[in-house]
Amino acid sequence: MSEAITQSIQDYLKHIYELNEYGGSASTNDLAARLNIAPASVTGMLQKLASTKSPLVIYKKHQGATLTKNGEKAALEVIRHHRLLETFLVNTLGYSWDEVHHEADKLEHVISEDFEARMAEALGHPTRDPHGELIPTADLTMPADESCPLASLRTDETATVRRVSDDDPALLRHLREIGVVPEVKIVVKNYSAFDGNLTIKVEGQKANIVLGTAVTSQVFVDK
Amino acid sequence: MSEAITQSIQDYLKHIYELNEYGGSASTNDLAARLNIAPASVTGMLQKLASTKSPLVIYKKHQGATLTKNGEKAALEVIRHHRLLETFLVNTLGYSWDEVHHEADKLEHVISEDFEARMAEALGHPTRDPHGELIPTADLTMPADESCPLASLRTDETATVRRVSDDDPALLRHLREIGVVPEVKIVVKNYSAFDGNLTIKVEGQKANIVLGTAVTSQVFVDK
DNA sequence: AAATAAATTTAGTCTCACCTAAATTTATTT
DNA sequence: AAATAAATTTAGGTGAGACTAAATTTATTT
Ligand SMILES: [Mn+2]
Ligand SMILES: [Mn+2]
Ligand SMILES: [Mn+2]
Ligand SMILES: [Mn+2]
Repeated sequence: MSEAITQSIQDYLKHIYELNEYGGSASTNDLAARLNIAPASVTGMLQKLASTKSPLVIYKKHQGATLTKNGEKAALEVIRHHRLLETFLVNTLGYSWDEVHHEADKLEHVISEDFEARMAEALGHPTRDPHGELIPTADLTMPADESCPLASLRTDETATVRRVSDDDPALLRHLREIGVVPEVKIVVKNYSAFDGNLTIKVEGQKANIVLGTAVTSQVFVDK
Repeated sequence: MSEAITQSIQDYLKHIYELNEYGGSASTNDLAARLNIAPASVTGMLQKLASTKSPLVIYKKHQGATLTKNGEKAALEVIRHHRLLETFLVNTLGYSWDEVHHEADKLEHVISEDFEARMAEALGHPTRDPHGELIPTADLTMPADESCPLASLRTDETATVRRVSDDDPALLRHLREIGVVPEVKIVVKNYSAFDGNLTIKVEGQKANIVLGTAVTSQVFVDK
């Protein structure tokens, strides 16, 4: 009778995983912000998750949270569900890429392993979701990602868009509009040291476009 | 800020609706059995559901529960989700008809109205699910059903299978095996007054088969 | 019409996952 | 090194939705 991994816990694990990808451990406040939960509540949950026989989380007071091997597997399971669902919604039900995140956020906790397998099969075992994000494999390994923020490019550099953040529908609609989507090639025409603005030429688009850091920090490219 | 219709409440409403279809009001014990919840807990929930400003349920002590107009709409919403999902899982993801009920029972509470609409569209607005059960319309009306239990037929009567109960996977596999599926024609060869057994000939099958009431009470036909 | 059985309700608890307010600890300035 | 600010934890609740045990009401027998 190992502790059940509730929907709530799945959300904690998923967000701890994503925060861990950036800097080291996930802080109470960052988690609280992402989960839309009071920091005090996060502390409570982290204490609980770290104090079972085989814990999902490693947590030391004032030092944030990290995942154990088990916790990471559970997180990758949820992330695989999420990204396969997004792909399925776009490919099979005709959703646009700005509509799928919210729906996937609910469904990811509810589908069976059978449903996951059938989706993967029907989609031809995709490796990336509609936003270019990598889909963990069926055995729960996260493929390596080499991409870097568009914001880190400078004048005359050339790159291929690999993925974009998927949680802001307005941003996604804008990116679609200007043609900044995965696999598209771009060239940086100018970098402004003041505001961090990048002027870029997007493959297949006539005019150059100027993007602020609010955009360029959310788009990831391979040089 | 009208009271939220939680997943729990949706399940209560769905089962009250289904029990109301048979006899009059849904008893505490019947609901408890269907929901796998202690009778005392059901009493508590019914009291709560019946005591809001615009209640979903009509409940009088010791007399079971009935749905209000609002309660019925909410129930039909869930049932529409359930049956569209079952159809979708079979038609689009290749599930067999004995596997879908459990999956749909979880998904029905989670999908959006947009998801519902896209499924209906993709499926060509079906009127029945894989078990032949009627799908409530988009404006939440339940079409009339004329079918009667196979158990009520007698020797020499002829009928068309319309629908079968969908909650017992073993029964569904057996029915598939013997060819008793929606739209198939059957003839009653013999009725045994003792045990209620029916001997029937199924269209397209070589040999006659004998069915007990455990089966014939779960299969519904049009004469 | 009692007696018994079955169904239902009441009363009192429990767990989960949140919350707010106050205290504490750590980090950043001056 | 204080002082201040920010992050985090502790303490004490809450509400939803379940449970068990006991009391009550209704239904069925004899
Ligand atoms: Mn997403
Ligand atoms: Mn995505
Ligand atoms: Mn079903
Ligand atoms: Mn069905």
